[in-house]
Amino acid sequence: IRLCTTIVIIMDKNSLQILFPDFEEGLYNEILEYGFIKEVKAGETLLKVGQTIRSTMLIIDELVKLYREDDEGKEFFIYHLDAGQACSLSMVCAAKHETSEVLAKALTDATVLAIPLEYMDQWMNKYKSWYQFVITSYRNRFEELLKTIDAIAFTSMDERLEYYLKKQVEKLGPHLKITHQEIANDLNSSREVISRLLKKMEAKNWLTIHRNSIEWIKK
Amino acid sequence: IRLCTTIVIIMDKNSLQILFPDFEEGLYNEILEYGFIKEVKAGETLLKVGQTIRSTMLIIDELVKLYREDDEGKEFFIYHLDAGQACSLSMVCAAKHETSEVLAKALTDATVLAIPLEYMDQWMNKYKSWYQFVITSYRNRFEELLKTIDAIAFTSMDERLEYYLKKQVEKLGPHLKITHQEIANDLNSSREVISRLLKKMEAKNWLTIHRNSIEWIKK
DNA sequence: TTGGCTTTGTGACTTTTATCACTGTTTTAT
DNA sequence: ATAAAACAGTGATAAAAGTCACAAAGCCAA
Repeated sequence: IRLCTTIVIIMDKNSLQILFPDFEEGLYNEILEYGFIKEVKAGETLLKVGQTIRSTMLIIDELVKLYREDDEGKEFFIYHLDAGQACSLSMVCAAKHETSEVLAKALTDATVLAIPLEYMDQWMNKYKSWYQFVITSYRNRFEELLKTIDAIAFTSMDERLEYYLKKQVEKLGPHLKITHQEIANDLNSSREVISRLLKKMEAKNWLTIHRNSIEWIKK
Repeated sequence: IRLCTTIVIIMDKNSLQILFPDFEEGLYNEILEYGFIKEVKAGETLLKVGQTIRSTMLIIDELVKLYREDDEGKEFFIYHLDAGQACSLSMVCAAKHETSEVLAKALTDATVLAIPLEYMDQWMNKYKSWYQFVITSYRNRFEELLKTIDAIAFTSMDERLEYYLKKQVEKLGPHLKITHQEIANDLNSSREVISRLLKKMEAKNWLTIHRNSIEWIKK
């Protein structure tokens, strides 16, 4: 019942309009009717590799981190999803009736809106704004992937760390609550390497290192 | 005039139907009316980084290689485009009226069909088959990008070389006409490294090395 | 406040990849 | 036919990144 209250509070047309300002009237109504809310606790997994996907996710509240996972369970951070964005990967997979190829994790307690596959398809024809939204999502994610490829194909660990930290700061502010081990996992590196590189950056006055957190100063 | 003849020969409805079997009647006609043929010589660039894109490309004949380029002009191979496929990146960029973010090169003499941006958009509403084609293109390319990320994020040079060679063999057959230097460029590595790894693979009977070519044996 | 857990720092070492320098060997052009 | 260019092989060395082992510091809970 408490959960239900939360749903009602979050999911009125106004809140939707703020997050997705370009949608049509009818689309808001259908989303409210057929979409269902999922609350995810901090650190919890939203989408597992290998999981069959039957709905697409719109991020309503908070930040989600997307990972690529290898056979041994190592996780490689790809990009963030903000509130008001959709998980394009879930669209890709859902449409092909395939299992997930990525791992999505909520950074803090998050709210997502799940749209069952059948509506997602229907709306593509019915609502121009939905069609635009999906296409734009694809395009933006495409670019993110290309940037990620740049980072790992062309640059060394120190540059990648810098790129990674900047991305985090952009989304979360200059005070990053993160351990060296977590960074190492995201970049598929090792803690010692990250610790040493951070030391060097501290020496260059790019940041200050604290226990469990990093304060970004540069620029 | 010779060129003109070629166009006529290639671009009849039948040829289109073979390459794009799911298109609608009207769509074939519009493609024939508004699309224009571009002949590209082997090794020539189809799409430059930074180039403004005003049309999307359908690959009619032969194979195209897509690269990501860094500031210093180093090229990193991403994936192949076959006949019957579209360059999704050109769609992404065209739609956003942005400059290209990738480099496309024809492997051998190739033929592409350029569709001006305005029709590409129009057809999305008008032809369901076109819409399906574009969406499917996006999805497939998305997956290719993820695989590329896997390869560079999780694996070492020897595995990446194996993955690379297998991809080439898949598209071009077991007899690869390629130099060690070219492979090194595609993988953003150096010739010596590639030469040594190839030697090891030869010792394991995965392939035989010839001048200017490699014969893939394994599996 | 004491002991245990987590996080961070650091030296020594290994592995992987890149770079340099030089040698052949094959192909191409004049 | 011969010089030049392109391609490939190889040893030596350097640089980058990962691993191991352990120490120190901060935090927390009984």
